Amino acid sequence: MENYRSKEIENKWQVKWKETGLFNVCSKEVKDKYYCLMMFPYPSAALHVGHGRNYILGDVVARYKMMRGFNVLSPMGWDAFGLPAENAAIKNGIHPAESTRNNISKMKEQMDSWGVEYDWKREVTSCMPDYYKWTQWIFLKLFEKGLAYKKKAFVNWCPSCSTVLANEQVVDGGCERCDSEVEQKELEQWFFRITDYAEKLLSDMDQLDEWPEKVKTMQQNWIGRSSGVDINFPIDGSEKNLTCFTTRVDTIFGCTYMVLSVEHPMIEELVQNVPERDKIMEFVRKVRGESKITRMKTGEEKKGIFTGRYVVNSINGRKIPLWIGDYVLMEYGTGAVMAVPAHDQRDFEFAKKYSLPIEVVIDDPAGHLDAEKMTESYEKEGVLVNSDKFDGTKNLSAMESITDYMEKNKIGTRAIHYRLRDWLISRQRYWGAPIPIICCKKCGNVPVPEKDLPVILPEVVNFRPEGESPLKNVDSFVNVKCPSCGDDATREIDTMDTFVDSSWYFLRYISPDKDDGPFDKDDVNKWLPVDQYIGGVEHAILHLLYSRFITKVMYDMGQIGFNEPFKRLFTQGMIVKDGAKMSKSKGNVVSPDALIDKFGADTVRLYTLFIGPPEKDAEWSDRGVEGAYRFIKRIWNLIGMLGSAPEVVTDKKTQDELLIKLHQTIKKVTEDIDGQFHFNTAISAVMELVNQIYSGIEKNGKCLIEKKCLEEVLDTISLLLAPFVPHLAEEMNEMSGHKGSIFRRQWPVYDEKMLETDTVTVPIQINGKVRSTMEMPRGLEKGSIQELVCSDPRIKERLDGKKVKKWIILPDKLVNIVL
RNA sequence: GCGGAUGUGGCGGAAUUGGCAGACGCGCUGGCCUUAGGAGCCAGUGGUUUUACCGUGGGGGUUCGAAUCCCUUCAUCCGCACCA
Repeated sequence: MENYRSKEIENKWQVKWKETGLFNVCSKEVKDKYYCLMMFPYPSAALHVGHGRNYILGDVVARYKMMRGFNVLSPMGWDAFGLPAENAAIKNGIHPAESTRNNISKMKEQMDSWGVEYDWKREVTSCMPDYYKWTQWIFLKLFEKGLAYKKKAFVNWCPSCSTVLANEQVVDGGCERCDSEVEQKELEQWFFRITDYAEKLLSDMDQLDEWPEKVKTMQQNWIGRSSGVDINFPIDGSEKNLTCFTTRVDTIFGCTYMVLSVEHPMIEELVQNVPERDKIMEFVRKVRGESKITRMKTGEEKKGIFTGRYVVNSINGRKIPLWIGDYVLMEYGTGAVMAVPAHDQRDFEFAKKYSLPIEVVIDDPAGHLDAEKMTESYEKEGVLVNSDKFDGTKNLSAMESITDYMEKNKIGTRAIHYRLRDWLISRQRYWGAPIPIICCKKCGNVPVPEKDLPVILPEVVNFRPEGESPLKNVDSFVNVKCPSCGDDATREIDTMDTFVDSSWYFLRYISPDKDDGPFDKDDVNKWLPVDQYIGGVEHAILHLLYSRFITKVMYDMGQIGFNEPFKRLFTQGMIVKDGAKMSKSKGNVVSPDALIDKFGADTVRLYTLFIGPPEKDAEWSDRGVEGAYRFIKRIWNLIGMLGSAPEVVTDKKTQDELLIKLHQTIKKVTEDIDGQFHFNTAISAVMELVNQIYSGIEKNGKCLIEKKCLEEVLDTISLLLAPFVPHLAEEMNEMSGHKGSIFRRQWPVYDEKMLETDTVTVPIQINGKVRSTMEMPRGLEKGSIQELVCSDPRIKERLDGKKVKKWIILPDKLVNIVL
């Protein structure tokens, strides 16, 4: 028997899998289909073992499902547009297309070296015209439905990336990519009307019962639905109204002033004849110019200014002052809030600072509230006071009656507002899919006709960003005729957010070569939704929300027959080193290449899976890898023992026990994989089995187990480990005389009858503490058990002269004697 | 502030329908084999004042019995954050 040579074995099988097309599936064969999908990566130069975890997990699932008889689709592609390639290009002069191509081939090599296989015939690359043609097509479809629109708005601007960002891409007021402080800029930009789908995105989450709660909660919070009332406040000395949204209509009688956001569109009109006008506009301009970080600093004192105008609180006819404040958000609600200082802490602080009136309208049941003496707002429940005919009602029940009253008297209407805002998809950068719009002076924004797609991204030489898209300077790109009137026109020069590219790629895998449509409808309807989606939790909001949105739009347009793209979602944890995320700058990156070279891909895979529950973060340990290597060699040496025919002295008991263990292991491994991907415990179960084999082989080479039995056990082990260590399993499979791939064999099934021994070892407790264990026949009745236990000398001794209060007997499980 | 998660040996982690805490692996100790071992095999390995007691972040409770259930508290991590 030769030593274990990982390289030879692994190269051999990696080639074979490709030659035989193990992972290739035909879209038309949908019987027992299983769509296993990993989030497609951005092509970066070198992968580390943390990235590997994602691909290995998916590969395990795909291979396991194959052995369960499923027709498994496991594709891979590249989220290939985006900033890093472009930034690198600016730095080193290599065109993004070229560096992307290079990175893709490097990554493919790495995936191959891990033994991670895909149906490469379906590879999609989002920066290729045959792909982005259909990204542009999706844009056009949204435009047709009025779901893509251009508007001037205050948007998040990253000065370092020199582009706008979606709200989802702003983290703690900074750019998610480069951390620079995000500025507010008023620009005309393209948006997707995702807010139209807020309700569906929220309510359809009840279909997602196989998604992690955490991800669903994050999406719920992001969508942020709240229901309340839009209240109209007539402006004093004007015909117009201002509308406020509130979730606390019960406090309306305590509203003593109103505050507008500095971005509120009516400000200029309101203050035009006010003497303090210049001062007010100065304040507005100043706050508008502040960055999100400055404005969002909680704990920072709120700033405001009186407009000199008043509005009327229609419920009691009272005139209240109208203010402008830096803490009111234009994007949420109506950009105007009614202030109830007695019952809202923010309003309370603002009122104190600017000496605005405070009026109590909910009294504390624990003691009368006095507005003069309050040091903070009262936000708990209570009974309404100073609220006219609603006095004496509990505040919560008053909400309904006040709302009814308002609707009846046309003061306000029930309303639902969302935190979610429309998805800003334009980017002022080069390396993305051009937005397929032509701007005509006469016709406005004209969509590029479908037959003219794709709008090819030109090979620009200078893509250094200068505040506008680099495409601006490419005359041949910009100058076109209007498709509508034929006059001279210009192309939209912005490109699309890369999250648009990734919001539909899972559809393209089904028909990657189709050139007369984005996908084959019938096939897509048969293969989707995705049965298992695997990726990092960092996409909990962005990518997963956008993909759900695009899926719903396609569904409503009749393009597809399902309204949720991913049936089951698994978010894997990060692998950290020295307690920190692996990164070049920290110098704690663990490269798989050297490890695979030394120990082999199977070892790296096994260790990666053994490191801990895959949904949790884990600390990488090079020592641990050696342990995995040792285990593989232990198995390899067992195969050697079969060949070298050790002297066999069959011991029936040892052999029976081994077979029982074998079937218990099949059960455990199957359940661990099927359920929550507990690969770590599945592997430890096989380790236990292997240990038991070793203990059945005597040191001097004599074996207590028959060769035939050993062969059977080893064959089953190769099947059980096949998803984890596919190369070794294939080799074992071939050595034992099987023809063809092990992945075309059936997953082992356990025999229910083989799971149980005839006798059981039962712990005997006295007052809940284990004092002895006894072996007894399985299924013994309580009476006999008690008798048997009393005969145990160790127990007898302890019970001597004492009175037993109670016997707790769980047959086959446990005995507890209470004294 | 709100929401969510986690807390178990020297380390990664098992055990979650309440029922032998520490499976499995790493590390460590000892032994065998060896010219040698950073190879392999075997044995041991939670702590202590070891007939026994104590032990799952801390404190209380329910129970014959709690890592697991309840209350309370602390710590760490993640998400959202002036959302009206």
